[in-house]
Amino acid sequence: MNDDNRKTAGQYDFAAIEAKWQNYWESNRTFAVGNPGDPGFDGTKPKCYVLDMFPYPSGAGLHVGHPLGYCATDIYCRYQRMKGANVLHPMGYDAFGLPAEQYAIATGVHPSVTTQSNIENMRRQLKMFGFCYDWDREIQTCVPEYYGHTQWIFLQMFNSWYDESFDRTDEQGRLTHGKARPISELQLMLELGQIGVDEGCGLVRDPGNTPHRKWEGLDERQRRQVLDNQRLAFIDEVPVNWCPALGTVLANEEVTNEGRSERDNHPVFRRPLRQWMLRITKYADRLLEEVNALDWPEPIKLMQRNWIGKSTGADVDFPIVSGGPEAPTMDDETRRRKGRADGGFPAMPKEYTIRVYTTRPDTLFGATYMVLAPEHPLIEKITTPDRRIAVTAYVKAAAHKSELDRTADTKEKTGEFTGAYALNPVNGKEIPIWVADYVMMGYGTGAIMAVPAHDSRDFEFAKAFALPIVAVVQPDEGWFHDQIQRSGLDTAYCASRGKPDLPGYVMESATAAAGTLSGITAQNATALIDGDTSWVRQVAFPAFASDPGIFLEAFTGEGAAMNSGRFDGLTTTEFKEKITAWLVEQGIGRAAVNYKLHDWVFSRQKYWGEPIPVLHGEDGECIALDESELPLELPPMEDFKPTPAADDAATLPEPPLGRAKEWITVERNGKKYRRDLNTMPQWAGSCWYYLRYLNPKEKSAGWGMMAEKYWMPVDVYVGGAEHAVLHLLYARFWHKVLYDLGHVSTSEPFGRLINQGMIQSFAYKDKRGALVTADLVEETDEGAFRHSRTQEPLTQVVAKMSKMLKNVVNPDEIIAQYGADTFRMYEMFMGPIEASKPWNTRDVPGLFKLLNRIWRLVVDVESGGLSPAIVDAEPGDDALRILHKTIKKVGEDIEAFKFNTAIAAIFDFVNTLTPMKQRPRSVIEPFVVVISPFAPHVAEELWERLGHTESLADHPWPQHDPQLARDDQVEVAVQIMGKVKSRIMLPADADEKQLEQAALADPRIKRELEGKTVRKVIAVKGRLVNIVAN
RNA sequence: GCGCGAGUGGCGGAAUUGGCAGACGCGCAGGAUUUAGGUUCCUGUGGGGUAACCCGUCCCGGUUCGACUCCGGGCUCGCGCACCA
Repeated sequence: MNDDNRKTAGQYDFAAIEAKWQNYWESNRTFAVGNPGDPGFDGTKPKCYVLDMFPYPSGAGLHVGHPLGYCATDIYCRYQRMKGANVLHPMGYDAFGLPAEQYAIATGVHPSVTTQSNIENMRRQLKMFGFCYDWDREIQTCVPEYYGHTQWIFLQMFNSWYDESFDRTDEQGRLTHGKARPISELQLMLELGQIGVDEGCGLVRDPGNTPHRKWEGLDERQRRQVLDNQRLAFIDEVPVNWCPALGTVLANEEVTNEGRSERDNHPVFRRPLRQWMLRITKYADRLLEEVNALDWPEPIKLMQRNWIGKSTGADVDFPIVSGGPEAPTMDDETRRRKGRADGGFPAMPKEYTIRVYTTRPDTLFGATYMVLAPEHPLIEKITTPDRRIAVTAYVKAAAHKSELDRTADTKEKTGEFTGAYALNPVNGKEIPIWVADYVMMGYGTGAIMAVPAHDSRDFEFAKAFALPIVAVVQPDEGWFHDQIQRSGLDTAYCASRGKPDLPGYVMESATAAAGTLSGITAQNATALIDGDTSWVRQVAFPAFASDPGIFLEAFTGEGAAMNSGRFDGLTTTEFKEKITAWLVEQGIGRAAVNYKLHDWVFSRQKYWGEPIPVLHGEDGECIALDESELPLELPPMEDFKPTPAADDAATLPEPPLGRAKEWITVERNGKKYRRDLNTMPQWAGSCWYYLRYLNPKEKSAGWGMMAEKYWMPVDVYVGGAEHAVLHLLYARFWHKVLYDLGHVSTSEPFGRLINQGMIQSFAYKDKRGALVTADLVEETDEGAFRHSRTQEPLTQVVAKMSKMLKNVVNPDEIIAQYGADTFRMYEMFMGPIEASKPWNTRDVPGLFKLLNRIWRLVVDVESGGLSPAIVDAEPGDDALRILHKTIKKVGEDIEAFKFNTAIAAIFDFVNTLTPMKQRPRSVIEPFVVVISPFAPHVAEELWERLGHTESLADHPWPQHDPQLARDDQVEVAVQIMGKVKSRIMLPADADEKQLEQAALADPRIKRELEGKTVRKVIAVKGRLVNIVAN
């Protein structure tokens, strides 16, 4: 704290200094940077584009977590500038979003008004930190000048299709499959007959060899359907989170684990609705492949891979042979089979066929039943009359649960038998078809073949419903050991099968598989059950082969095939290959790839977002607005409420835009059209904002090619890990589309990615473990904590900052008390940037003290003039060495984003210089330059007081002399048997031999070695000597 | 349940990636300056022991001349995904 009762002329007056230099930077436009082609722009300098994830302008303003990343990039940018780079470092606001709309519904204040005042507050806060943003490039996503271009990108997608057979090789020689192309090119190829059309209005890529329909033969409507089916932005009916009370669909992350809305806890239903979709799945492979080469934290890359969730396996068709009045007979099946072998695997499953996706086609012989997801369309058709009531009730109940509800893993497996049977295509066995909610409609085909012996979910289900379990993969011996020793056997299962005598049943099962001559006895079965693994080979193996259900877990690993006819003995990999080839040959299966990633549901029934720039005709025609009609502005409205609806899944969404009557209706070429009533999700604006910064004021385009070529890709991108998947995946997807269409020159937008950790806060727990709000905690003299009312002792723990715990720290207050430079230094000194760590206001004065000490190194506090210790004399060796060490360490640490240790080095310098009577100018000046990225205001002020007139912002970073940056004498530890016994001073460049000699000559070591024989000496240059002796 | 990350003094954290554990800061203790408090400056500060020494990086085991670091097993906390066939 500044000392009020002894204010002197030369005090470190941070408030005045910070105001002065922020003013200076702003009026001199110090940090404005041009683009190639602009007057005065030096395009020969290296470029450095440093990007912060822009904030949502919330009413609460910045909290202390935001500036963590911003301080880091600010330091990095200032350093890069000093190293001679053109630095692009912009800031803006992700300004569309639900909170402003909810506030508008509650108060009637238009979202744009709230948003603008929030932005003003946030800008004020950002400016008080003294960040080196180029404020001329500030953007916000919610103004037409911005979102018009967001709409333009949407139209690019609407007017494109994905040509999967377009191969190309990039500059690095990598082959990429597939490319987005203008839909007009598809139309041309269709007209020319290079591409045909199948019955489902899909494309036929080799019309020469495949039966197909011709473009000329299609009517207007069909042609439209063919093209609409291919667009990257398209309308489809998909299951979404529909919240009738809020009148909108919700993103998965807006739905709680209880299947209710995050906001206000309304019920949410999974139901199919017609929605705008973006075809991100077409990019799944490229997004997956290209993540590998990115300079991103490995966990983030892994999260992206998991989210995409690629798996390989096979699609297999199971014919239905009984169930429902029109179910095929076995005779039909024989004919069908023949037709299949001749005609091949159809693109879409035929009637009365269940298509499944499996990653383990090698377990087909173990498929003993099938399961359909409750939403599966075949259920209605195949359920037999006697099962209908139960099945219908089950399906209905499942529809009322959210997906998350259904997937709660504590839950027992449930399901119903449909009464129908399918034929296992590999062994001709009839297997029952069940419906169960452990199968999801949203993944694969919504139907599975169940292999209970080798899939844990099927295993549980089969045990619960007494379905047969057939082993087809031989586990390794280790698995049996593990099962027997760790888990034991399933007594309950055996009892439920009428075999309460466990050893007896094990013996019986084993004998059934191994034969009567194998000598399996009740004694060795009992020994095995008791954990004696010597009986694994003789008893456990055959028992498993006969009934895997006696174990508590399914064997899901790989191994040799068994019970699989002519495939027996093959390894899993070989089996997969052979069976897939056989399935293809027979026309009943094919190799297949699946992704967890779904196409992106892109519409929201909300007001405060980008309107979707298309028009709907009465006959289902959907036409894009012309580029010249953009931006399509939001209509002015006063009431933003969704139409109130009952908590009823059957109600349809009525977006607020539906009430903007004049806006909705459009006439074009004498035909009446209706505007789209949806808006885009909040992600849209942030998918390309890094491009808008390049030419933020350009009207005719979102960005310019010259600037794009120079600045892109982003060199360093810093933000919270909460955007690890969605934002970064969506932005990469948009970027790749733009790349395919030739609008950007790189296939990836972001280079090095750094995730800042969360700033947490301390919280206090009482004996019962209940959290106590921070205002009720006091510290005792011993540094312990207690409840201020009850005096009960409390323990300090780390928790999230929350209003509830009253432990939120406001940056405005800290800056008012200590200044921005102290705040910046403190946040950077707290720990590694990626780590989450607790804010501790008690530590802040330490950094304030540091700045005061630096201040006094230069300024005489009494007079306000330069300190008399500042001299023009030659520096001594100590001063010179600490200076060059500091320059080296700080520079390296900034490049590695290790600001905490950089500041530790600054402390070291100050600790060394403080006691010196003389502080040579040639040491102090470079030091002031070195601290300037961290504490720019103080640095500029000191620099000026040292007699300079130019801002430090453009001052070159000092060079360090490698000779001076290291000590010439070093302390070397001497160990005997790994324990330090002595330390000796040696020249830093002493070699191993010299180290050894010096160590053995040391008197203390000599004494220790008396009576011992030296066996070996290990010497490490500049570090230690270890003597092995006994 | 699966995956990822972390666990080091009273607290935040450091350790050139296998080489002196605890840099730097906070806090605490002592001293100097001061009428006093504060500020500033200096000294000390992992634990035990009078000491020589011993013990210490979540726990158990291993590899190594040498392990916070590598390997095997376990515990705790945080994050992500969550019946993905």
